[in-house]
Amino acid sequence: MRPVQRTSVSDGIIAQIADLIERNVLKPGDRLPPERELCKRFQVGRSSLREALRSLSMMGLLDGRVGKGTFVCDKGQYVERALQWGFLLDGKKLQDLSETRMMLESQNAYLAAERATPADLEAIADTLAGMAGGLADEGRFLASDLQFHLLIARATHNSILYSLLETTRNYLQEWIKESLAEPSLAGPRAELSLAEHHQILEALQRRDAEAARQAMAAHIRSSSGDLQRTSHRSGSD
Amino acid sequence: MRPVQRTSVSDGIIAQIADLIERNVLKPGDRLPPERELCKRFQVGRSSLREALRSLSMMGLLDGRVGKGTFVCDKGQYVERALQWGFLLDGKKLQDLSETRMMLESQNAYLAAERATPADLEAIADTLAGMAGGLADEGRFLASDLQFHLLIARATHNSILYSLLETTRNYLQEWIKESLAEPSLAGPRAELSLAEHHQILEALQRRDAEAARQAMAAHIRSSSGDLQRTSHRSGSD
DNA sequence: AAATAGCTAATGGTCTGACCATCGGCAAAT
DNA sequence: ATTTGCCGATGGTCAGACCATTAGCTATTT
Repeated sequence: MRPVQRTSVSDGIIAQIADLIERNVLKPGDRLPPERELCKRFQVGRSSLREALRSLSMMGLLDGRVGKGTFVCDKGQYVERALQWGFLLDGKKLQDLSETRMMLESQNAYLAAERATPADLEAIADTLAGMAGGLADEGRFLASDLQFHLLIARATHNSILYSLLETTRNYLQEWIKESLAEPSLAGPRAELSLAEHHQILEALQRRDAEAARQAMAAHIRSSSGDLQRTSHRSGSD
Repeated sequence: MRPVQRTSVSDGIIAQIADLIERNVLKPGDRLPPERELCKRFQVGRSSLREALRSLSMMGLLDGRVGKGTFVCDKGQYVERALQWGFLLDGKKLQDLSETRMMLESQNAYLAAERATPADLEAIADTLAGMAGGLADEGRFLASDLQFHLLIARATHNSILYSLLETTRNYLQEWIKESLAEPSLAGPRAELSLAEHHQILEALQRRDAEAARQAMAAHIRSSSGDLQRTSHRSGSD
């Protein structure tokens, strides 16, 4: 004898719907039948059905909008989400996060130099104009800055590396903002940052991966240097 | 005016419980109060509470057992559960993940060479004995292999890098297992792997960060080469 | 006295029906 | 033609009930 297979109702539903999505019977953007009808089809109560739908939403497969219906999300959010949970639980340690970011950014620059398409390079170059035009406008400057780094990550054409960088950036964004908010530093810091971005872009355009990596590393080092000075406020929020 | 903040009840509960676990108020193994009491505490209906608990279970943070209660899982279990939906790892994702792992492993080796304590090095060395003793025992060999890489990550003393590597490793573990299961490759592959581990350890002991990085990169390259060869079987089951 | 069988309470799992908030469309009023 | 108000569909929430499993206690049996 062996233990009998006990499967929960919700898990059965999850498996079925996930299978439909996997086999592309349910395509991204498709709308699922209403919950009450799914109950009839699956022959289950609405609680169980909703627990299943909730789990699938949590995995990034479905998205429910009240009054409109439940829709299949774009595929691919899955792994990234799990990776995010991973260190979401470790607490945000500024030091470790900075180090991780440094590594992600420089390696992404390396890969981007090898793989960026002309369109990628053009989009990256555009952000420099945005930064230059935003030297006096903190919000615009920061947005262009962020865009620059994200576009480089995108140019690696590796969705996981992009996602990881995006997450670490989001965590650090607050500190970056605080750092630039220092009135005494804002001007020189922003101009230095812009110059460093130019160097990185040049390396990318030359397809010089090693130079891109080092330029990016230098850039992060110089900006995280400022970050360290304000990092004592880390545990506050 | 700006859009009013609309937050779902379940999401609120998820956030609260996840926060408790993150802050270690709820420790792994701890038992949560019964659902019916949580309802009273959170002032919500049982449906909403259960949807939240279900989502947290799906993330691998909680585990409900009938008649006994709901318990906080060991951290890291979340991947195993997610592994059931490994189908989302299509060819591109697998490749991206391999690349990410390569980068994490080599950079971790670099940092470990600089920071590993004598105790770290000793623990790493121990796993080599385990691998050597497990050349004929696939399970033991794989366990020691995994331990080797995780201990190096731990030796960086950067919890985020460790967590990221742990996650990617868990995702790839299935394919690594398949790769080693090839009877024609098993023997030579395992011995080669052991030799490469030795080289990495030597570099760590010499505190030669650059050598450690390169040895690790070579090791991953040689093993992921085997992975690519079996990756066409990914969509089958 | 020890072992076993049976009972009971606690607990997660499921079901049902109801009500609410939101959204989209349609008809009436302006 | 535009606005207003209503109504149905839909996801979100709630309350109560019943079921299945588990653990611990009790009484019976050996």
